[in-house]
Amino acid sequence: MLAGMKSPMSYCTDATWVGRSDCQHCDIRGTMLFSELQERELGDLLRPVDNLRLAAKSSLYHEGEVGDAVFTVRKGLVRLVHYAPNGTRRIVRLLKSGSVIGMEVLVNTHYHHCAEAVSDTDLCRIPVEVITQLEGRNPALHTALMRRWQNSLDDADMVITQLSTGSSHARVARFLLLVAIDPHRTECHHLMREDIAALLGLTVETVSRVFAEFKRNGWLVEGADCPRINPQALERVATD
Amino acid sequence: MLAGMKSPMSYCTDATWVGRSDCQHCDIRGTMLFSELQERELGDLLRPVDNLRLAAKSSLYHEGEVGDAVFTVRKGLVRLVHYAPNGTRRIVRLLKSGSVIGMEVLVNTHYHHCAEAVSDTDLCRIPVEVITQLEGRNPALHTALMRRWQNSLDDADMVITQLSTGSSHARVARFLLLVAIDPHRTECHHLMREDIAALLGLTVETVSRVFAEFKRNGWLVEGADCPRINPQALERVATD
DNA sequence: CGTCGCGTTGACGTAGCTCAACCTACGTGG
DNA sequence: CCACGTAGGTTGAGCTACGTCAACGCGACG
Repeated sequence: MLAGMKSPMSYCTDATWVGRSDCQHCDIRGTMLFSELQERELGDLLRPVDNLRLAAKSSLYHEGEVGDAVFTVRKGLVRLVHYAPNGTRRIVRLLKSGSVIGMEVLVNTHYHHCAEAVSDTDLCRIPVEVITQLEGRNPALHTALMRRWQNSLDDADMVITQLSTGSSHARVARFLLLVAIDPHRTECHHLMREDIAALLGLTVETVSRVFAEFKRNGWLVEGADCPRINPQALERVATD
Repeated sequence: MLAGMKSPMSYCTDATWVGRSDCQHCDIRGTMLFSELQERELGDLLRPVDNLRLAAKSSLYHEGEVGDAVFTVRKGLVRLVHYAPNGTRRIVRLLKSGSVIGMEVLVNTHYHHCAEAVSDTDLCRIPVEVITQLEGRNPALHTALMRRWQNSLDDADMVITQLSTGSSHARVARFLLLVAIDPHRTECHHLMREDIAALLGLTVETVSRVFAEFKRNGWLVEGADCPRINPQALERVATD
């Protein structure tokens, strides 16, 4: 970023370092991990928090890799992937902006999945030691951490109950409703068919066919930017 | 239990109260939530921890119910169930002895699933206030709580990657290996076909047929006590 | 221009669902 | 004691939703 300021990116292959984080003026401060903390506490300890950019399809870390940092998604979309020995690829869950990734290293030594960017993604890299230090003096962080863990758990349960259950039509409909961006659920994130299939436990062809059908019915329009949906219609399909 | 000692079980319908917990001498103390705490800290604050017994098929709490306690499984097996509006029943995960149930009330007000006993189960009921009080003065509990949360998350991920993916044969094989009791994975918990189906996202008939086939192959014996399996053979089936 | 990545569509096979009959073990009430 | 109902499991026959394989389309890019 600045001349003479060396990027400390030895720890991460694909991401590019774009500076130190200014957590106090983060544009999504209200939803971030440290949102409960006071201004001055932030200023003191968040110096070693890096700001990263991860290009679509590049990976942040791999399953089984040793790690000493958690990440928060500032912008974009990240997928957690599990590759089975037989080659099966299953997306475990998607992380939207505000989500925390890799919390397992707070408890374990290694990451449990492969984290890959679906779209171009901005992240904060928070070293584990920053969290453990802050944790010692600030009880509010415990609550924040617990909340994040519960969020991940809720996401996982959603994948089980909504995205791995029922007909292909129901799953795709639920998927589209879940990856909605705005509160009215009219525009959604864009994912490749292959990713959708890996998330829903279906094949690319089946997903493609269901998408085609939804489009024929006018429930879905795939423009240049992002897919737009009719949430009411899809809600009906989702419940059967 | 003792005459004149009234059971404080107004909060729970199906479980029966069987006394206060003696956490210091708990037979599974090493694996329990408070295993990191010192003896004297336990003695002080764990008075309001109840010891419960839950008969097979009765439920501990329901989805959406407001709650103010988490539970740990001492003996037996508990299922977390999600009932979809259309009647679909999906088991989200199974809790073996040592697991913590209902941690969402540490962060939220209500439970996120229905918790039901698969077999006769012994539980400890730990009020949320006990945890929040202990948390204030004992940092070791944070670690313990995080570890439990991560355990739940790992369990959830297991359901996604192992039990909701692949052929019916692979799923059933992986299921049998996962519900093994002993380290050699030769004997497993017993579940009704209906529960297995709800956990694997299959139908009772399919599960029954796969079981029959495994038995014909000699990979599985269902005795009076608990099913016994050939882990090597099932491992082979599990990976495809 | 050819290649590559991604998506679509068709033809066909099959794994798993559905519906139905039936069986055994077990409990309950006359 | 038997008669009956019920809960859980098994098995078969047929259907269909989804997977598989293959061809093709189309834009991006070198």
